[in-house]
Amino acid sequence: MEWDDCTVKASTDSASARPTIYDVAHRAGVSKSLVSLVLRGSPNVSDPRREAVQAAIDELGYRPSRAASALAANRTQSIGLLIDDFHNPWFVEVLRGLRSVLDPAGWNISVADLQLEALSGRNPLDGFLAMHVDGLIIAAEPHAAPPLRNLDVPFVVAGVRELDSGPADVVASDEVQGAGLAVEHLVQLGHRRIAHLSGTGGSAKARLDGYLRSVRAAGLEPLVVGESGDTTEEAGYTAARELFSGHDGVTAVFAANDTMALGALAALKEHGLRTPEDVSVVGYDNTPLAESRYLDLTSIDSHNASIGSEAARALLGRIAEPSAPRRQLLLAPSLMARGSTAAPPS
Amino acid sequence: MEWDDCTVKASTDSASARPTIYDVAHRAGVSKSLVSLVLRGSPNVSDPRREAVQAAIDELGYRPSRAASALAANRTQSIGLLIDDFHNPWFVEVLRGLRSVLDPAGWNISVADLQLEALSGRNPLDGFLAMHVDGLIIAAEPHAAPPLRNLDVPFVVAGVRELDSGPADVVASDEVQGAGLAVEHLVQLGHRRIAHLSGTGGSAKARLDGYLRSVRAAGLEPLVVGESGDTTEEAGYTAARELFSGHDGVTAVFAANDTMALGALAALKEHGLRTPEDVSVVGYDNTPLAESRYLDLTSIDSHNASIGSEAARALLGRIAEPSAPRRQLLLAPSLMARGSTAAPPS
DNA sequence: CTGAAAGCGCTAACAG
DNA sequence: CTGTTAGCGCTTTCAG
Repeated sequence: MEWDDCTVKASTDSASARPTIYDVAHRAGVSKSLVSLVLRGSPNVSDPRREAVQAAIDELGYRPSRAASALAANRTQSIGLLIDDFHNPWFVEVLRGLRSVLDPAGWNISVADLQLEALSGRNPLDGFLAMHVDGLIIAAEPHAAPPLRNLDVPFVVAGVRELDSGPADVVASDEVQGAGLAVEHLVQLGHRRIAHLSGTGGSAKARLDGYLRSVRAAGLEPLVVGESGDTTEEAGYTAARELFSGHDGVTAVFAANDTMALGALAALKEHGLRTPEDVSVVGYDNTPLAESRYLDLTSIDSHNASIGSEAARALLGRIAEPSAPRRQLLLAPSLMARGSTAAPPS
Repeated sequence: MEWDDCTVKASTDSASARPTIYDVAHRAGVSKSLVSLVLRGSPNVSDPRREAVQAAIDELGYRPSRAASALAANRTQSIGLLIDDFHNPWFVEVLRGLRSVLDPAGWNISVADLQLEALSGRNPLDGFLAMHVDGLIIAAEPHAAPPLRNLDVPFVVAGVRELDSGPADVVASDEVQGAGLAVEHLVQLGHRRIAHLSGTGGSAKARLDGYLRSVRAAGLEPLVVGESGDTTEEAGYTAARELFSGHDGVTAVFAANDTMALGALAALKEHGLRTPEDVSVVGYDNTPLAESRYLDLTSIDSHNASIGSEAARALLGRIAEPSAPRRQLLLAPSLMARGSTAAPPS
């Protein structure tokens, strides 16, 4: 992609002072108020005037000052996105979804992650509150996030279901259903001994629920390991190793996420078991990891971009109507079948 | 980690209006200017006064308005970080490094990625310029970034060497040296036929240079594939497949990055070759991928956190002294030896 | 539809 | 060391 200079409008020949709304008005031969109206796309401006103003804006390379408009309007037209960890790339799609609805409306998004924020020792929302965001998207496990109870800025929780805290707008994936998809896929392939690698946290819990429900619905015996551990690769490795040391006859493993599935793959390799010939493996989240040709991991996709766009719409709605009733939206996930699953050995 | 309410200071019982510097001054029995001085940590304030002001700030839950101070001071105390792609996690360590020096000084950092920014069709720096950042860290390949030539805001290029464009402050890793470490590691293990998976882009080029230099220094014959392709997993796969279909006798592969190395692993697996017994593989970047127990990939670490902190210092320096001579800083990388490398088959 | 006037909350000279 | 005085660039009534 090529970026030409027209939009950057670097240091002009004249003095370095950035043009103000005043300069634009002067050049267009109108008053500052009119420029302000054009900027905000008011319909009450005649076409010739509008064009004159736009021309002046372009010629001057005018760029409205966010600071000034925030101060005057008492709103920043910006929202904050709080995520768990920049290393966990699920937020990228969420952000893309957010932007697809927020960008056209002229909103600014800033992102903070709990891991990095924790270094500073401040409340992770401090930065957002200092910059006076008009709204917040919380895309982190509520238990890890700061208390949201009596926050006076509109917010919506995205991606994770707020299990414990007070009522909030929530846009999330139906993870119980997603886990069901994984189990049903394995059942249809002919597996009868399907183990689940679980862990702590709201998502893991929902996925466990879905696993239990579907396994029982299929008339099978559940087998869960690692329920009280992390959801890291290491935890997946440990849990899977335990699985294949003790319980025999397991032909399929459903991991609470792709990272744990990676750990399971390591354990299988160590035990001399092949994937998918000996043991099928299913992950969750459909990360780039799963898509990788080397891993080629069957996984569940939560459609994070949709979660983002719906969350944006929900937030805009709440900002416009702070007292509207809370809404919770659950989106249906889908299965991405890949090479890590196959029929069990006969 | 527990966040208590003290810093959030949600809607107080009184009216919802946020306290201003004026309220603080009134409560502390001083003038607004004094409060402003305390805020900025001026030494010219008597201790009792300072404490009174601080107490008022705490009691009121006062939080200075960034918009107002930006407007009045004509600087935002914020810098922008431009990265290639949120999916490429190398920026996380850079950001950590940046924050380690910028946070204590009260700076705000906002991050934008070229991929997402491209969706909007705007110049990726537009958002930063609109919010009037005081400085910019460019952590993206210069050819992909918008033109920096006559940008009137101080910036430093981090992580990649600006090969083509004008003079700029640069803080980067010595990738030529890093590639040398990889090759020397393989040579010491006894490898004689060491192939390199390359690709386009400044980093890939530097790594290729380092490879060529070291291979020749060891008296070996260079063997490079994929030089004009991507640096993706798919490209690594294709290049490695070509390698093991045609050229025989290759016992070690040095990929331009970990992702390409992953592609190489897929190709090796397909050819029935084991890692490291038959073929050793070295990546670059020391991503979480490489650390993974399943992949356990020997890789080169660029010490990105140091790049971040040095870049921050460089930027602060340039902001303070815009006409200082340009400086380029190259940091030494190191080798992370793991299980994907071993002596060649005898 | 358009122009004038009054700040938003803070900083940065100054003069006390 | 402290208080006063002007704005920063924009939005928003409110009259023309």
